[in-house]
Amino acid sequence: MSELLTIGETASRSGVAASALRYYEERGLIASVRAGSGHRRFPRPVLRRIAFIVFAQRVGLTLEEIASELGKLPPDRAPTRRDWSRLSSTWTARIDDRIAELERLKAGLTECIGCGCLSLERCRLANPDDRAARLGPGPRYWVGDRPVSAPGGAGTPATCAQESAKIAR
Amino acid sequence: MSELLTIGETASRSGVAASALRYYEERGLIASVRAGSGHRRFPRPVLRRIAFIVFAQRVGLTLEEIASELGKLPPDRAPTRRDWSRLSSTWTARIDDRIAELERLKAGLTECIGCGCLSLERCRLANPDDRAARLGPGPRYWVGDRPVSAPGGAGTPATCAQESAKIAR
DNA sequence: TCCGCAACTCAAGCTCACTTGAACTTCAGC
DNA sequence: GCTGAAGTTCAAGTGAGCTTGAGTTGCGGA
Repeated sequence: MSELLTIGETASRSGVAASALRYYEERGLIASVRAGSGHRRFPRPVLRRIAFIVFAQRVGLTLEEIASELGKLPPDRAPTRRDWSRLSSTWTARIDDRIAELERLKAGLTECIGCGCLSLERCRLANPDDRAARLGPGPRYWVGDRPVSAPGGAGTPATCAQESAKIAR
Repeated sequence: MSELLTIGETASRSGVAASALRYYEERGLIASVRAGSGHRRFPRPVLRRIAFIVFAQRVGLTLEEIASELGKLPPDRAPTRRDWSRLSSTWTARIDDRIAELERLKAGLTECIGCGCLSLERCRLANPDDRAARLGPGPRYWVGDRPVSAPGGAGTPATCAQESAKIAR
């Protein structure tokens, strides 16, 4: 196995389709050198970069965000483990936010839907925010929101009784 | 406030844009009666239906899935609280799956990325499945995966040392 | 030399969940 | 009666993250 991989080798080793790799290169996420024929040759360390991309996507980052993260890696030398782990260190809070919303949704299954309240206006469970609430067209990704402080509520959802009264009015 | 709401009233009460409501109606998620003029009139109970839709979207269901869920409601009478809660009762497992993946990803931040292993082929952390791995083009949503049983691994990710050796080969 | 696979570029297509725009009608208030 | 806001339909656009197809060239083995 040589130092340089063809796009096919890179694809099969990373599990990412060749077309996706070309797309990543076009977006500046990865780089290749070209053989005389014009064919791409990926240096082996690109595999770790691809792995990072896939991982970051699962965490919920967009390719744009991932590109900016990758831009923080040292350009002059091969990234160390420390470099990689520094990149991902900020994600923990993000993941925790997601988990927190999922827990809220789960609680809402019994509390809000179960009781029939289901208010959209104040019940935090269904209060889009973050990327899900971004303006413009396009699909709304499932994402976590952050607690909205409501007057008198201090972040606590209104009671189901209150909400039922409101929505039924 | 009358029994029937205009699309504008429905939109402002639900927080969902009028264009989205038309789209939902087109998809069969909600229904309206028409005034003589051709204007939509939504019966008040549609608000609860819309709330359910928004909630279910946050949980991660597609509109198609939501439509099929709504199809389970009794057609002959107004749904009770019990009807609503029965619909959502299956979601708990789904949410739990998500939470579980997030926890795995979080652990991977220190274990896999931290140590530099980052294998795509066997490390479960970055093993797309479910909706994220659906065939065809289109955006890949962030979703949870399920443990993949690997030979000899029985669902346990290979060690970082093994993976490092593999990816570097 | 020939075959067949792999790679190349570039444009277009695809999904999802909507939004936007055009061209027109209806309703409410003065 | 007039005006402006709100409603209608239908077609086309949007954004993310790719894939697919067309048409061409390169590489490796028999």
